[in-house]
Amino acid sequence: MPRHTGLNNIPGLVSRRQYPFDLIEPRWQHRWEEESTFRAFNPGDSVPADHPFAKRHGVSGTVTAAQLPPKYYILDMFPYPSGAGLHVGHPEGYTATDILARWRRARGFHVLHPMGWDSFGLPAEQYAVKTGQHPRITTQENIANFTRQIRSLGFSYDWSRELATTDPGYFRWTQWIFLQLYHAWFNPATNKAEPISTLDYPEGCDTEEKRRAHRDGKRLAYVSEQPVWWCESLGTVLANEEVVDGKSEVGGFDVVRRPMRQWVLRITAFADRLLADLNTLDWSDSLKEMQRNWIGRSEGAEVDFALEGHAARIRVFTTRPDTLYGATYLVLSPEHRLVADITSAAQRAGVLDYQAQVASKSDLERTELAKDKTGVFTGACAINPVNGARIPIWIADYVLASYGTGAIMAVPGHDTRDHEFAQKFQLPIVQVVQPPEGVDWRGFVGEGTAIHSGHLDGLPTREAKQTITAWLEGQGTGRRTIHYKLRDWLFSRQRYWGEPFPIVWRTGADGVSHHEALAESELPLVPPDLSDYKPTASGDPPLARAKDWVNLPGGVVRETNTMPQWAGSCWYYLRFLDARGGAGFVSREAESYWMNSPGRTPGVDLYVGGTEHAVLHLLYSRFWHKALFDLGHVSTAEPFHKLVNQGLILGEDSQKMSKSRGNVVNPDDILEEFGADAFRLYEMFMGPLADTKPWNTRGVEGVYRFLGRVWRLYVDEKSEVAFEQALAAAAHPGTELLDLLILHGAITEVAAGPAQSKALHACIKKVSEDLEGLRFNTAISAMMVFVNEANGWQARPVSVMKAFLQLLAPFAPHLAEELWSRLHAAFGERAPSLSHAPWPVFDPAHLVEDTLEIPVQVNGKLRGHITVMRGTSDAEIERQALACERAQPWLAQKTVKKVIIVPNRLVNIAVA
RNA sequence: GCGCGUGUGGCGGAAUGGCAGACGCGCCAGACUUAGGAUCUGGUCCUGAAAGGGGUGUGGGUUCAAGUCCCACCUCGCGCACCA
Repeated sequence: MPRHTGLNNIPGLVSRRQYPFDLIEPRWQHRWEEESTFRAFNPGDSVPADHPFAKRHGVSGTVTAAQLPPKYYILDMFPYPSGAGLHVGHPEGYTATDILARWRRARGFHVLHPMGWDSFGLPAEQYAVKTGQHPRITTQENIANFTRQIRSLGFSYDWSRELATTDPGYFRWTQWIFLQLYHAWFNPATNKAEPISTLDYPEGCDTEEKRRAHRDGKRLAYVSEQPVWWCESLGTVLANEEVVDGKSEVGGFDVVRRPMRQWVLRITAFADRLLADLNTLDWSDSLKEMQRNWIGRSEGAEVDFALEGHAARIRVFTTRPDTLYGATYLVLSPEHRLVADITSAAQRAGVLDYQAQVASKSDLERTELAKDKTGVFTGACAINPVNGARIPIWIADYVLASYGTGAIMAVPGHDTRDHEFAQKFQLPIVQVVQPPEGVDWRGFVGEGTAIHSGHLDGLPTREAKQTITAWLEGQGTGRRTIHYKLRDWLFSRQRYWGEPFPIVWRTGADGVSHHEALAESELPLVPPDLSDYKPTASGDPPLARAKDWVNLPGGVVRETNTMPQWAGSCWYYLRFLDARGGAGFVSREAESYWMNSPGRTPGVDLYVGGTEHAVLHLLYSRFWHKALFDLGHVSTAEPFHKLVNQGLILGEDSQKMSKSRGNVVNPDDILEEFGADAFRLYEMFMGPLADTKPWNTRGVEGVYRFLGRVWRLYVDEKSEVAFEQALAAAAHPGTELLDLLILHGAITEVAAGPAQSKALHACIKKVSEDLEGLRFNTAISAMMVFVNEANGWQARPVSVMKAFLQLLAPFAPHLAEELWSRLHAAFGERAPSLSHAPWPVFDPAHLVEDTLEIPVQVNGKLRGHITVMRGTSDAEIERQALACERAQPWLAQKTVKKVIIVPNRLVNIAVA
């Protein structure tokens, strides 16, 4: 793609810029930094008397929560600082939140708008494996580059709260939170996490070893030997959420199921609350739905089937206990532990063969070949508890070992999968639900009326479920159950560049090794430096190479796994509240002010980021937050009240941007040529924030020209020529050249005329409303309309011109600040800080028109217009409409049936 | 397959049930200019000489009035995907 570099490409010619953004933007960025313009103050902080916040709100010195204006916490999903640098997709959300942060400040809110770095992660580690360079160095370099790029966009972050998850001062508290989870258990009676000390021990726990085993089995952070996703290429295990279509989400490498000893967090204990509390959040329906799907709550019953000739019973899970009479066979997953016991001698060979077949299939194959059902008969039979029917037991891979009980009762009459299977293997299909009139019962899976079902006959599905479940409970052969798709969170990784677990392993007197937590005073536990970052030959994590670090006196060894990248991002929004505090992960006072101010939105007011975190980060964060809430460390049940996903930005070819397609747009190039304000404006002008939309550099030129028109509205043309000549002559052009520019002569202290006030107030109204609704594109269009009109004004009242800059400021803050200060200077005033200036007040009186032009329709088609005075009676409007000359051809020879008058808007004459 | 979303000029996109296409890009014409890829002005849904007619994925419906509401279908996108 040719770069639109304009005159820059032609040797000997200096680029003619629309306006000198290259001098203006650094000037204001420097000023904001120097002044700490965007610093947010915690209760207890001292507010300098000369800070614009102090002047605006009349507070200074040490402030209390009550003295501070209403809080507004607006948060971006912090980035992983990759080596590739910023992508045009990053600044989309960041620009949106910056505009809103600046707007909230103008409206008098006390805005917290921080930025930081999610800096643990695989790329820096892979680079270390290749080059031996410590990931810390790589990470520092990348952070420096990201910082430069983000700062050059002029975002109003409070940089004093900047954090990085890789900073020991930060991950000390990530480890501390892990210890809180480790030292807690979930009490089902209270439905809350509680300190492990409240745990009761069952009878028989008479030794410390038994008590420990019981305790360790109940912790929110526990160790489990279980089949996990192992990725050979990445050299680590992955969480369920990190595996997509049988491949690693990162890199797309093969993964295999392998039993390993791992740290796991008990997120499933919170499944119900994670689900229920979604209803309290202002998130998009689709996002909530994704979380609901992932949690996958399903209500049903477990039913125990007795076996013919065996003492064991087979427990199945079903959401349709009402169809129990229609269960004509059972299916176990091929991995079910009873398969070996029940298989008859005659079927043994076939069963073993099938099991081997299934085991060799990857999960991908198993799901891709889902269409064609396979399975084999075990030779065993079960007894249907409801009617004593003898039904065969099969194994088939359409039943998953990992869900429910790993076994089902098959109801081929009313389940699509069972129906397919039964047809293929000629198993009996019976009807037990009567569908609505005219619907075939075969394969009918909806709700209906029970039939051929003994005492359930005639009951609607819902009641039949209740009745049969109660009956099963009475018989002791079943019970109401809720199952979740959500699995506990696999929390350990075989990596170097992550938080080490604050855990050691000690071998007890019984020879059994057990884990123990480090004391909080031993945090942070910093990973040792290595010369080789690869896992060991025996498959141990890289940390195992640091023998001095791992081995402690008395045969005690450190845990060598590390935490996943999600750990650091689980709670960063809390650390921002008190980023430098050393007394705790967050101070109680800061937490309660920013997250739980009386009368304010609880939690983060607005959180903006990509959909890719819909189930990972957002679910994990909510889980940690709830655990911290239960344990009394935070004061709200949910972290993020309102959440908005920005849409993807595609390349100019409407394809996903990627290096291989060569359609990646680098923000640095755009900034170089058009400046930060134009870049910001364009990203917001492209379309609705949440939509996917293609990049178009021509579009940037459009908004850039708009900013040029704004500039020329305020700056004298002749002085611009002088400025440009000086600029061309200067060896090292500096900001002092800007002094050559003078204000446009048309800007004077005259009173605004009615048309001018109308233009301004229409703009104030539209921009204000659109910002409230996050409609940045239409807000910008309203400002363009204003500028197009103001261009034609002979006199430009300074009051109007000032107010417009305030509207523009959130979007194009550098240009607005520059013109704002010039405007004040030209009239001998000291400019108050634009960043803290009160938002212009909309006055509807300016929009009222004395005369109205009203369209006249005949039978809904536009035929003409009439001009009437405001307040004209309906009768008079009707008279004039009927007399409307342009409409006469459609009214002649017709009978007027009805005249509809929409006040001030329209007249429609219905004729026949 | 299920769930959610989307469909409007050459393009990005606007339109509390009330004048479809705001604003921007592109394109056309003009002005200023040695010059224009700068700037300014005007034009730009289709058809038609005009009057007019047609037009928001398709088909139906509600309404004085439908891009907008209802029903059915189609398209594309996203998510889930044998979850019992």
